[in-house]
Amino acid sequence: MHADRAEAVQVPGKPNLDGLETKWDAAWASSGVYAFDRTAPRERVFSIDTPPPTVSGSLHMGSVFGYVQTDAVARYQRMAGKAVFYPMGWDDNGLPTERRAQNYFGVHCDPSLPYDPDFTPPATEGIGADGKKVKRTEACSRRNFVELCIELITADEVVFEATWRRIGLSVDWSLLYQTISDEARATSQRAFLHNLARGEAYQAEAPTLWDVSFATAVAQAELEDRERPGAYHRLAFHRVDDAGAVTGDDVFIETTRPELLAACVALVAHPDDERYAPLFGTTVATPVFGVRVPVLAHELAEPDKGSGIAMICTFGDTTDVTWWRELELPTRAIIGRNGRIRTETPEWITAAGDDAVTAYETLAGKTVFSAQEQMVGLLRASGDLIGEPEPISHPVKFYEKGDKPLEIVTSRQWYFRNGGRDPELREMFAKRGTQLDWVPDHMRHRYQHWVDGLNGDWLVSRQRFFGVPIPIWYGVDADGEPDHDTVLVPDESALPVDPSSDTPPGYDESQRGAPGGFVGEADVLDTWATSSLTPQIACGWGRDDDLFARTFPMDLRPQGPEIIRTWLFDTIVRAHFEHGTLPWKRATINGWILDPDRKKMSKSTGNVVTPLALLENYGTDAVRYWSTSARPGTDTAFDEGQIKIGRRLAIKLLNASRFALNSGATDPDPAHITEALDRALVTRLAGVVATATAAFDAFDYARALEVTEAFFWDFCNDYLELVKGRAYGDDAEPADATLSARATLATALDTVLRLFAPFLPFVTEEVWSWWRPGSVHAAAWPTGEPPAWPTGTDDTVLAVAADVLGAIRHAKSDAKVSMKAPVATVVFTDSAERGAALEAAASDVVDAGVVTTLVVEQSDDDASPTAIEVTLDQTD
RNA sequence: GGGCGAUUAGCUCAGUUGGCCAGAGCGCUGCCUUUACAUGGCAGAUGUCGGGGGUUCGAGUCCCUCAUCGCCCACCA
Repeated sequence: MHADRAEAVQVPGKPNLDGLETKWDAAWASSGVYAFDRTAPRERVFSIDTPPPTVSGSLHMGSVFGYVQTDAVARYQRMAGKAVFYPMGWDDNGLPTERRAQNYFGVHCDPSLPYDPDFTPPATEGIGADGKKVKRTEACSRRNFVELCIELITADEVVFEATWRRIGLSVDWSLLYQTISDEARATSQRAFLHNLARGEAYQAEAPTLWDVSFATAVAQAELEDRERPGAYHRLAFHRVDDAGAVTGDDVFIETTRPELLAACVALVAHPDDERYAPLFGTTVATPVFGVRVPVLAHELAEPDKGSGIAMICTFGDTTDVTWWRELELPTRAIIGRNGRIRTETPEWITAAGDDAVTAYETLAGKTVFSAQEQMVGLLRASGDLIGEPEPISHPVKFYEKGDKPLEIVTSRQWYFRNGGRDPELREMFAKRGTQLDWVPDHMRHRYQHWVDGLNGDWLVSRQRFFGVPIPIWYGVDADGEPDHDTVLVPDESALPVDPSSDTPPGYDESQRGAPGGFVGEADVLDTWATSSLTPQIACGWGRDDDLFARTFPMDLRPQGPEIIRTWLFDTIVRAHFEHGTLPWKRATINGWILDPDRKKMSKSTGNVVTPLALLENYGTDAVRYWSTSARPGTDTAFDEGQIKIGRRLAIKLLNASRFALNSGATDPDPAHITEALDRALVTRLAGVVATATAAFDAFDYARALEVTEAFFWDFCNDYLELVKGRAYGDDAEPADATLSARATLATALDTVLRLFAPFLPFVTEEVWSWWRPGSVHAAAWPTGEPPAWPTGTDDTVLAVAADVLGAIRHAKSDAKVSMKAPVATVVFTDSAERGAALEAAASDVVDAGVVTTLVVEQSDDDASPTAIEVTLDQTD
């Protein structure tokens, strides 16, 4: 080994993977290899709209899977010369944090309370007057509540960041953002105000899907169906003659929600349904209450469902809403926002007579469940329940985070236009979907399908507390009533604002709620209304114009398939309104992780594998290997075996590198690569580089990994064995052949480390540090193109040499002898070309196979197959 | 009911624009302590490419159809 290089090369005696994560994470943090170059012009920037994970303190397998795949792409882009803008964000705005703060501090928010700067949360448990332990919870203002939420998550986020650093993401942690930060709230409010000014945000009094336990409105995108038991109840409605008297003829309907009978506004059947055609336009009386309702026709009524005629209530389901709107029916709501039957008797019941009032009063204040029992009792008593309820199982709409079925209530809410009520706008958003590059391409159908199925605008107001406040106030009229048509807006320079504690321009706090004064909007924005602005938040829109110009529209949005309808679509909506562009060029959609039974891993099914133990046991690189083995967008079964393979690969990399470097392979100078076998190896490597590069350019990191890995194992098994002897040359005066082997080993090692760097950042960096300057992650992606490497050869020499070596091993394996066992003769019969190729590597083959005599014969016929006869030396 | 995807060795998966005997790894079997690695190495066996049609000289690959699984959507009285 050259003395001048011996100092530069420091190979540990027995390298291992332990501790590499801690060592290199700290080194990268201090050296700033992943820092974004703010001077880079837009065309050299690659910007990534990272999904901000919900801060929970724990890490899920699915997160590791998706983020690592994106990180591999980010690392490739960086090595390929891009200034990678790769921020991380924490999604700490919203319901999960709100719930945790309530439990942790024992508080709940009352937005009507004034801010108390000295507020301290109560002890969460105390001793009550009766001497028993009680859970304490105390009300506080919204601003106090938000302060407590922020206090809680700030502590959590320190731990969370440490956890995330373990998976080796090459994010620039200095760009970390929080969706509840002042900057994010200001961005969200600014965008809202712009939407308001342009008419893209509006308020409306409308039937709204309502979660009774959270007491908040929910949007179409947050719904999910759950199969629930129910029962068909067959009810008799009574026909009424022109004079208004009950005739004795009955009409039978079937319903799963008899408790809504008091909210019935009409019956409806299909216009072509001959059974009911004579009834259209007539009036019937509801059972028990005797409320007069019309019988109407509408094509949404399905003749073969139930009895073919349905009662319309305000509101039992979304079909009722459609009928109510299209048939211009009155609103007769009986369910309050608390999910109970309204206590005051409605006027249409009062108008129906004393019996109706008496009946209603037995329902008033009951929950939906008890009201149903009571109503069934009433119907049974009046003889209007026909037969017994028939149990069924049917899908019921739920808020995805809720545990009670949704009700539909009428309320004043804020909406963003999204094409759900405007065919032209819908067409525009469909077009945006076609302009986006999708990886994999078929994911575009999911977007298209969602846009096609939109049936209303985006409901963005939420009756929650920890979120971005809707930044407006309403005027209060002379009678002290809020006038929702008088909307007061803040100055943009004042953002973020909280209307419950800040005042609108031109007013002071004494005017809050006073006649002629103002009242703050109590609602907050849906978390998606803020998350849909992650490109604007991360890129510094309205805050740092220079940064924004260098990074927006972004290059990449990586995310899961389940939030195409929410995060992806909503982000496109906001960017379209605000900037008239797509928010990014391309979206990569990752697949699911399935458990071995092919079920999606999720918390609710309890089949989650926690990644932390895997990271501990096998090392981060091993887990990353498994994650990046999965094709983009492809669901993958969790397979611990694959992680073990990753660990083996990382260890192999350590050992092969150690061997190559200890053989003197430190100078990759291509001028020394003169031997045919070596040139063949380099030629093959150039092919691998080309394939891996093309794969990465198509965002197919898995293929890049696959070809690199295949090359590396062949390299270890064949090439390394073949050149072992030659590389161990005389160090004082190395022969050209020795120099050639060493230069080739160095070239291959140098290149393989770069090729693996996006996947196995820790072990590649470790090996790189033994002999190369700087960080492998700041090194250039290999090109493998002339003039750097020798050309004019193909890899036939390597292929033939590997074939012969394989045949020799085969013979030894069959004979059950050591691979060190000597071989008397090898007779190789093949074409002239392959024969010549073997001759060129003859000494290496003879050396590696311990062969005494190697004979090369030319076959008569070029088409005849290769024949390799191996005769073992029997003397010992 | 609609849309999208999947179905290849016991298991997990590759198979790029249709082209010679269909591949990898794991697992399995046998052998080898070989001075980079026993956290190893070498070798071996294993497939009606979900079923059925069709196009083609030729189909795992293209078309039709059926089945199963998964995800998403739907106005679920």
